Amino acid sequence: MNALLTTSAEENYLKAIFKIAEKEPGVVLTNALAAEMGTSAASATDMLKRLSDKQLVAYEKYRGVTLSETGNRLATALIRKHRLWEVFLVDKLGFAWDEVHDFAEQLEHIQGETLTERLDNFLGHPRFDPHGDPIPDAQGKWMRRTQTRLLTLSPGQRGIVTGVDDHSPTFLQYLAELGLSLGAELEVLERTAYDQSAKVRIGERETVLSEKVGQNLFVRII
Amino acid sequence: MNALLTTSAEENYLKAIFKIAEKEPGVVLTNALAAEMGTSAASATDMLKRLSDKQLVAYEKYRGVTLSETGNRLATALIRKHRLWEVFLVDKLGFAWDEVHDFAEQLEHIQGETLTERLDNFLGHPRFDPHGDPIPDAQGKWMRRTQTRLLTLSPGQRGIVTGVDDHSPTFLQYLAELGLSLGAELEVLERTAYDQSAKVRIGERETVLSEKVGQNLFVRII
DNA sequence: ATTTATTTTTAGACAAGACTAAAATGTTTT
DNA sequence: AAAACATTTTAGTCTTGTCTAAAAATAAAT
Ligand SMILES: [Mn+2]
Ligand SMILES: [Mn+2]
Ligand SMILES: [Mn+2]
Ligand SMILES: [Mn+2]
Repeated sequence: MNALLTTSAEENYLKAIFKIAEKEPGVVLTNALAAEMGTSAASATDMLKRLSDKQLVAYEKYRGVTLSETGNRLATALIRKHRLWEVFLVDKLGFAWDEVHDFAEQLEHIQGETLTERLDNFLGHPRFDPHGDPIPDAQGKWMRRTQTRLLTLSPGQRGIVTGVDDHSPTFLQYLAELGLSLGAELEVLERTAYDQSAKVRIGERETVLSEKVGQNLFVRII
Repeated sequence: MNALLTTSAEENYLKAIFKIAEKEPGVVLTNALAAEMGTSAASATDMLKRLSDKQLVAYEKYRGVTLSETGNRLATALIRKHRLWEVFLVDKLGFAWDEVHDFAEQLEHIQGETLTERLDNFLGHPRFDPHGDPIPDAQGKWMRRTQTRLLTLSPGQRGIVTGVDDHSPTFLQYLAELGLSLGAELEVLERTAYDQSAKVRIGERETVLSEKVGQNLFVRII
């Protein structure tokens, strides 16, 4: 169909816009974009003009930006590639879930439709990445799913770990040490009203998890 | 140890210098480098200055260039990565040997020592890529091997296909159609003095191969 | 040993992507 | 409604990597 040449930088910005709009639906502001990208607001403005020229975003000065249909398609494809590569790194190469993001950040920019689809096939068409995030299919369709923050569980309720909201290596490593990988089961035993910390049972072990952990850990209630 | 930041462009030039010097040992001239890279001589000169500043090459104006110890190490590591990824693409993703070069050209630039070594491990430490080219080990050591061009075989001699000198998709596809993949056995039945073409037997089939094919196909005599 | 031809380098331009500092616009407060 | 504050854009600069055209150096030919 059309070639649609995009640079890695453009792709990263598109993905950043997508991610911000995912959390906070609506228009994305320049400062938020610059913060997400770790660049200056001036650089973000420069890029927004470029993306607007290429019709990848709808951008109005001082008002903010949204992805165009094409921009959304590209961002989705990029996320698909990122997450498929993460699955590869964990499932096939044996990396831990806290080690793969930076590699995937590079691998997501490898060009070639057929590569992505063959990789997807090789991996058995996974629908979630190692952090529990959904992988859109080749048509860009997303899998919808009900997740609850651990924080909302009351004593007596049990859940299966389905994802994280904080992807930082330190958090991921901490969870791994606690035995809280994807699919792990846990039960809330007590909740302290004062600081929202919770005593939980993970297998045989009992631990106290802070509000911060409760906020950043997603479970499916069982 | 040391970080040694290099861009993809620098890496590609280093690899090009390595490849030219591999065929034609000695100093590499600017025009040859530009031709290999598909750029102008002016661009090659610019890059040579940059590589020289970074101590990756020994460069003397108008005289030519050679890789430094560090430059050689980087070029070798790049070739290692390129060929490991090619093995991955063929062995794991099921691509044909004529389809993988462009992908590997991108994948070779993915940064991260551990990734390369885990990939190598996942692939079972292959010593040759899908085209029969040797893969240097993690220390940069090359496997030496005796190969003969099919052209030098006399009638009655048999050989096993071990590699190609021409890596173009058209040649690789042609070989595949003939059943001449790596490891295939063939026997030279006749050779025409006039044009050096050869009648060969491949399994049950008999075919005539031109001098050009004889020149570009490597075998191990058995 | 000049002239001629080839190779290589320099000079000047350009695009992408980043920066800082200053100007402009938008939003809140008083 | 002004003033103060926050956000965003513009202006000017830098680096990388490319180009073309012109100048300089080297090599070949007469
Ligand atoms: Mn990730
Ligand atoms: Mn990226
Ligand atoms: Mn390359
Ligand atoms: Mn190869």
